[in-house]
Formats: sequence, C-alpha cells, structure tokens
Amino acid sequence: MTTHQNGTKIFGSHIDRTMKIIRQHYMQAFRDLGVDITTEQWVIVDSLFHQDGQSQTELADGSFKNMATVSRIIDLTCQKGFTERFRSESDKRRYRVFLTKKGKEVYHKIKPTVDQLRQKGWKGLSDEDYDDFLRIMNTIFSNFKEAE
Amino acid sequence: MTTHQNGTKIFGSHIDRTMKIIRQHYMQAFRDLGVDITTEQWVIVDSLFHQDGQSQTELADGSFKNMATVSRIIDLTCQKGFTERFRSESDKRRYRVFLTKKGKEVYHKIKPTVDQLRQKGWKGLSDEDYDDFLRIMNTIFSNFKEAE
DNA sequence: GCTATATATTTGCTATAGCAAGTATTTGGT
DNA sequence: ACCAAATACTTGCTATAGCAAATATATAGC
Repeated sequence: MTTHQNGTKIFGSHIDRTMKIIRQHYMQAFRDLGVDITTEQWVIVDSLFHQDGQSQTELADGSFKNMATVSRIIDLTCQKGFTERFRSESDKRRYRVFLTKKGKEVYHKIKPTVDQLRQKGWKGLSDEDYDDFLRIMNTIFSNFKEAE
Repeated sequence: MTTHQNGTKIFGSHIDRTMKIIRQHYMQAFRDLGVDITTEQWVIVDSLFHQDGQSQTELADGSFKNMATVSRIIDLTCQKGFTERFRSESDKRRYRVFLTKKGKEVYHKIKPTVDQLRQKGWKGLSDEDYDDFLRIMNTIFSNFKEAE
C-alpha cells in the first residue's frame, strides 16, 4: 500500500481494509458466541435497544444505511425473531420497529463481546488518538457530505 | 453517534460511514465522467496499471479482497473489455490478468479525478494528521490481524 | 513415481449496498 | 375539499463480500 503519491493522500484503501477486518472479527465473534446475527443486523438491534420503536427511516439515518437496505435487514431480523414491525397509528406509511424479548436477550448476550472487541481494536491507542481519529474521520466525511 | 460509552472507544461506525460516503462520491464521479466502472473495479484496474499481469490471488492480497470476490470483479472487467485473462505458462492453475488498451485509456481518463477526490477528502487536514491517520488505522488493523 | 497436501480459481449461497421505479399515505397550497 | 408534491416503504436489478465446497494443478515426502 503506497502511502504518498505526488502529494495526494491515499486514505480510502486504509479505511477499507480496516473496516473489512473489523467486520470479519465481529462476524467471527458472533459465530463463536453461537448467535445467528450479522454485523449489520447487530447495528440495528443495538440502535433499537437504545431507542425502541424507531421507524425504518430513522434507523437508516442513524446507521448511515440506505432505506432499501434497512428494509431488507429488518426483514431478516423479523424472520429471526429479534424484531417486530407495527404500522404507526399516527402515520400509516411508517412502521415502528421494536425489539422482541428474544432481541433483547441477544443484545445482552452480545454486548460484552462487542465491548471486548472495541477494547481489543483500540489497544495501543490513547484518548488523544481518539480525538484525532474522530476529527479526521469527521473531516473526511464532511468534506464529501458538504459537497452534496 | 455516541462517542464514548463506559470508556470503550467506538470506531467502527465512524469508519463505516466515512467509507460509505467515499465510495458514493467515487461512484458519482465515475458516472459524471461517463465511465462505466465501479469503485472496486477501479481498484483492480489501478493495481494492474502499476503492476500488470498479476494473478488473481495477488490482486486479492493487494486489495484486501476475497479470492471469490476478485474472481467475479475480473469477470466484469473482462466483460467490459478493461482486462484480459491468460493462464500462466509456469503454473497452469493461475491466471495472469492484463490491462487492455481500453483498460489503460480508462485509467488515464479516471486518474485525475481520483486525485481530485483525494485532495477534496483530505481538505483541512495536515501531513501530521496523515501520519496519525496511518498509525491509527494500521494499529486497529494489526490489533485484529495479529490475533488471527 | 505416488500419494497426500497445498494452492489457484470457480461456483453456490446468503447478506449488504445503492439506484430507480412503484405503491401508499400524508402534507401544503389554493 | 382537492390536487400536486413530499414522504415511507418495498421490490427489482446489479455489484460487492465472505464462506464453503468443488475442480484442477503443483509440490513434498517417501
């Protein structure tokens, strides 16, 4: 992986490969735990645990996913019995998505492992690094976002 | 997006959303250029431009992709006439993948735009930030990689 | 030279991802 | 109250992604 090239900074490939290995280790950890859930399904379950009854649009915005993608992920979490969909009373276009009892159990089963993975991933890095990390990631994000 | 939570550092979601927006803007730029190519196909074309005749395994390793994924990406770049596959003489299990004339033209057409995107993405960030960025990304990567 | 093992690639399966088009419902303007 | 535009969601299409099993070829150990 070349680091420099006529002054331009290459960042995409580093971000890509880091994201891939994170995903792989999450998947492996969930498999080891014996929970049939993917990382993207976990993101939704985690989001609902902290705020239950979100609409699919809210879930999409919160997880930076496409509405179509969220629609399909929730198809699967519902099939697996982690979530339930109900039409919103006040706006019949919307669903409200809720965690089931099983969904909450899965959350509690997985959460400690997620914390361990986060600590493992950040090992050797400091609080200052975290500030830098957030600033750099948010800057790149905004540089593209603001151009939209 | 919560930044802290009982001391553990959340990094996956930031990396994920940044990677997504990068990909989207690359895709849009390629569409605007009128070139029918995806970001992942671009990665392969770029790699071959710098070292032609790589095997699929080498391309997979260099781009942190799965061999199956690379196999399918190259199916598409061959269909589109950007690349060609030939069986290696010395090892008939392998292919050697080469850029075609069209593939090289596509590279030259796209490269300036890619440089612009890189500069745009890094705007507001310094050379020191780049060192931090590389160190942090590589540390997270290694923290997981070394556990394998 | 044979056989077990390793390597390179493909194919099938499932999931994520984004775009575009379609449906249903709601909202805003008049 | 009515109609146009906006919003929420789904579905079809194509591409990326990883795992596992299958095929073909190469290599190592004997």
